[in-house]
Amino acid sequence: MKLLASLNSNRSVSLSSFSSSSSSLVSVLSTVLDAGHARPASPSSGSSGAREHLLSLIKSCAHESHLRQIHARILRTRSLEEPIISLRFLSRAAFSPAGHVTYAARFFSQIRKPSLAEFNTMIRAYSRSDSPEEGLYLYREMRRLGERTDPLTSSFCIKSCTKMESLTGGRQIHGRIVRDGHQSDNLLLTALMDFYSVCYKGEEACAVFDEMPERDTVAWNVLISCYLRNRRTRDVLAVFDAMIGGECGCQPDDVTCLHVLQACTSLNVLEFGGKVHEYIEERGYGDAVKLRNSLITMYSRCGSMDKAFMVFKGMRVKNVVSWSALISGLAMNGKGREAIEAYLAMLRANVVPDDQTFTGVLSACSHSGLVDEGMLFFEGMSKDFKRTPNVHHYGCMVDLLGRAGLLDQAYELIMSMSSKPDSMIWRTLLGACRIHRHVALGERVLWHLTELKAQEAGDYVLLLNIYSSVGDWEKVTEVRKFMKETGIQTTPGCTTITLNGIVHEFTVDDVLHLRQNEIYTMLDEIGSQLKIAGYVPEISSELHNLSYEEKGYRLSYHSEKLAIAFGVLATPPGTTIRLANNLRICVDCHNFAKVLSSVYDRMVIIRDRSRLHHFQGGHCSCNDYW
DNA sequence: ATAGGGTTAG
Repeated sequence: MKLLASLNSNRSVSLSSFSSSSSSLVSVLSTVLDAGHARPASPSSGSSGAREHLLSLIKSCAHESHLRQIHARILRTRSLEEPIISLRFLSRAAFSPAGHVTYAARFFSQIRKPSLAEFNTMIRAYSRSDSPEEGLYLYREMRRLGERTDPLTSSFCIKSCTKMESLTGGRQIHGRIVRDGHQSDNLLLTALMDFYSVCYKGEEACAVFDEMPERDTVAWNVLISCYLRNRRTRDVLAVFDAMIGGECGCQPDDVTCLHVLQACTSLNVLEFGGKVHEYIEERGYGDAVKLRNSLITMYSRCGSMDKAFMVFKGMRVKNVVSWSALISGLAMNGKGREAIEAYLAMLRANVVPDDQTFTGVLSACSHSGLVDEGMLFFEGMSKDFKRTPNVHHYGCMVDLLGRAGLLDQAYELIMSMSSKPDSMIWRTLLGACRIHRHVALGERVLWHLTELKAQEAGDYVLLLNIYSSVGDWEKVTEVRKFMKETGIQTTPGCTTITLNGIVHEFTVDDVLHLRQNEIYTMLDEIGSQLKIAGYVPEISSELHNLSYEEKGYRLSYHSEKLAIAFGVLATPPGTTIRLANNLRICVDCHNFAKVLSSVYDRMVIIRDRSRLHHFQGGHCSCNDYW
């Protein structure tokens, strides 16, 4: 950190570049500036005119070459000690579209005695750059020099810590804030909250929130984003209700809506999402592209593709995100052909696809079994669009090839990846091995997962499923024994169903719900009804068979079944049952929902990790994969 | 004195 040490004047750098890069705006303004500066009469007005010109010159510059030219101009015509000029320059340098932090730093180092404002601007620039730690160094330098700091200085430092996810650094700044007596500054506390939230310290974030003297919309927004990040999605809906109910002393704004829509998406609550949509229209946020895009995602991921499309159609300006949201929405809903149509329409509209567009297109192909098309797009993305495939793209391709039974090809693709394959990719292939009962490859994949030290209970269950599907019961017992001995923890499956804005959460063999007796009675009844209709429980593939043995339950239920039973119980006949599940729905629950949809004449929509399952009249939208 | 702060779509 030698920013303050040097007081050099490297004018030559700036001057030499002046002639080489030409910019009409800059040269015109420079001419005016020189003329104004040179005018002998009334020096005060002339110089203030020149100053205005210089300021507007700074304001209009976006490229580093412009900055250099202006830098030279500043050095030639005025002193660096005129703070407004240097401040504006610093801000511009740091926040121009290109974000020239290094340039700002060089300029900063030439200021002999930076003011508090100049320090702050420089720290702010660092906090948003790729080297936020430099901001903290500068802050320490300030304290070493005995410079005064204000809440702004701290808030930029907090921002740096947030970006670095440095818990200890942030805690230190927090301590300083308290010592400096700045703990009643609302904006500073909001930044601090966000910091704790990003570091997954939800409780500490909430503690800061509780201590805030007053809370504005942004503070509530940060609380909501904290809930989202820390898996308290259900509380997000409650906060939104409280806000529109006037209990928070402030109204939701566009950012609130973005957050709440995200919550609706992950909980699969179409109804609440619609409510947010209405609110958006009421508040006149109709033209906000981010909100529209978020609505497209919410509607499509809640299984309401027609509404998603209506929002899309109604947009005056559509960007890549809008198109990608539509494409991956169609993909999730099993409408692969239409997703490809949308992609082609996007190209016709001269919108350039990016990485996430390709993820959507490729997942559309894999969800709909369009092998040739998928291969074509995969090759095309590097050839025609110069994009290197990332892990997501490879993941889609492995899924596509694997489901189609081209297991060896999928394996080769993984081995050909330039980057190291992650556990997700191997897991995808393992899933395909289960579908196609490929024992040898399944074992090899599990070996790769063990290599990565990333094997989870679910992986062993998949392997177990492969063995049981070929009738190798010895191996099944062996794997079970291994799992039991090593005490591998299973990720608890969790299903939510939301009724009237209240989120009901179920886990395997849940005994926590108020209406548990009713639910279990209902499950028994549903079970016997479905049996008549030809439903056969597929216990061999079930993870909960373990708990069946261990806990001695007569029957063990996945959270999906519990939530479905509750849905049948708590909603009038004919109502669509919407669930969200954190894992991947199993074959048995899938069959269960399928038969139930026809016997009880209910539409059931389940969203799991990767896709949306529409069950209706005994069929599922992704029927062919089970 | 001058400028400057927190949350944000696929």
